[in-house]
Amino acid sequence: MAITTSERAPRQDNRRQHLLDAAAGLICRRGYHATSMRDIGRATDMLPGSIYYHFASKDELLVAIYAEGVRRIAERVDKAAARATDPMKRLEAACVAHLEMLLTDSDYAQVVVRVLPEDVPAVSVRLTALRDDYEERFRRLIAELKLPKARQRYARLTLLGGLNSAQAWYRPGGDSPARIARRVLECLREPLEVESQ
Amino acid sequence: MAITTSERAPRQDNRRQHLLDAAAGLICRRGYHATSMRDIGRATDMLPGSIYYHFASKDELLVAIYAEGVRRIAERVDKAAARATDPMKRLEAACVAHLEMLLTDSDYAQVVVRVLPEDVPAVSVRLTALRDDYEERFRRLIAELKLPKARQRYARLTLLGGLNSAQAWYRPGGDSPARIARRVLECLREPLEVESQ
DNA sequence: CCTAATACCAAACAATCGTTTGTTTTTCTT
DNA sequence: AAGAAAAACAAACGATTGTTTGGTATTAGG
Repeated sequence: MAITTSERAPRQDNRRQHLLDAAAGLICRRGYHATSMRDIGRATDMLPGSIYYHFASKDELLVAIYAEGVRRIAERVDKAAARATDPMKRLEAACVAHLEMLLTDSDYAQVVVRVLPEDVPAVSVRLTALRDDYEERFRRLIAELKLPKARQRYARLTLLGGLNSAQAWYRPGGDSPARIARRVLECLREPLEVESQ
Repeated sequence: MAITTSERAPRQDNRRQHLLDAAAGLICRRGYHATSMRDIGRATDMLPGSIYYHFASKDELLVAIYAEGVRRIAERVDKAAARATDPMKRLEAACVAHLEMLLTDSDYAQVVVRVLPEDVPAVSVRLTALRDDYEERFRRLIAELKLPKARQRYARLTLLGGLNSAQAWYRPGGDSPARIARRVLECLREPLEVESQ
C-alpha cells in the first residue's frame, strides 16, 4: 500500500522542449501578439489545443520561454566573465557573450529583449523580475570598476540600452556581434570630445 | 462648367485630431496590439466603424500617429539644438529635448519609440523610414563633434539606445528627464576607467 | 435656399483568437 | 500482458478582432 506520491516520469519523446523551441523561434521573429497558438501548433505538428497539456495558457508559455532565455544567456555570460580577472576585461567578455546570444545564438534570449513586459499585462511583473535577475549581473560587473555610485547606475543602463538596441538594426553581413559589443563598450570607455580642447 | 477639382474644406468640428490624440494616448500606454479599434472608439465617443471615415485601416492610423510623433519631437529637438552653438552643447540640448518629449511631453513620441516597426509587418517599412528620418538629426549633431568616422556611428546608436531605454524604467518621482539625458550623455563623454591606472 | 459633400451612426460580417471538452492513442510500470 | 498515466487528437465554444455596408444627420458652397 504505497503512499500515493504516485507520479510517473515524463515520456522519452516529450515534445515540450520542441514546443518551446518552435515558439521561441516564432515569437523572436514575429513578436508575441503576432504569433498565434495555431502558428505554434503548425510549426510543431500539433493541434493548438494540445499545447495546453504542457502550458496552462499562452502567457504561461511566454513566461517559460522568458525563464529559459534568462537561464541560457546568464549561463553563457557568467562563464565568459569568469574567464577574465581584470574588471574591465570581465565586463567586456560579458558584453560580447550577451550580444552573441542576443543577435545570433539564441532565439530565447531574443525573446527576452524583444517582448516588452508591459505588452503582456497579465504576467508583466514576472517578466520584469526575470529581466531584473539577469541585469543584476551587469550591476555587479560594473560595481567592480569602482565608479562613483550615481555613475554606476547610468553606466549600466546606457550600456545595456546601447547593446540591446543592436537587435533593431543588426544584419548578418556587417560587423560581428562581438565587434559591435566592443564598439559599444568603447563608447563608454573613451571620452567623446577631442582630447586637445 | 468647372473642372471637377471639387473638394470642400473639412468642417469646423473635425474630430480627426481628437481621434489621433486619443489613439496615441492609448497606444503609448497599452501598446499597439493591446489597443482595439473599439477602445479608441470608446475613448473618443465614436463608434468603431466611424474611425474608418478618417483612416483606411488601423495600421494607417498608426502610421499617422508615427508621422505626427516624428514631426513633433523633431521640431522640438531642432529648436533646442539651434539655441546652442558649441557642438557638444547642441548635442546635449538635443538629448534633453528628446527625453523630455519621450518621457513626459508627448504621447506621440512615445508611440514612435515604443511600437516596433517589425511588430506591424504591413507598414513596417514606412515606420522604419520615419524613424530613420528622425535619427538622421543625431547623426548630423554627432558628426559635428569631429570623431573618427567609425566611432560616429556607434556613438549615435549607443546614445539613442541608452536614452530610449529610459522609457522602460522612468518613473515620475525620480530623476527628471533632463537630468537623465545629461547623465546618459555623460556616460559617453567621460571615460569609464579610473584615470590613475 | 438648395444641394452635395462631410461626418457620423447602426448593425452586422467574416475571420481569428485563446481556450475547453470529451475521447483516443501511446507509452511506461508492474 | 494488463492497467494506468501521459500525451495527444478532434471539434467546437464564446469572445473579440478589424472591417464593411447602407443609411442619416449636419454643414458648407453656389
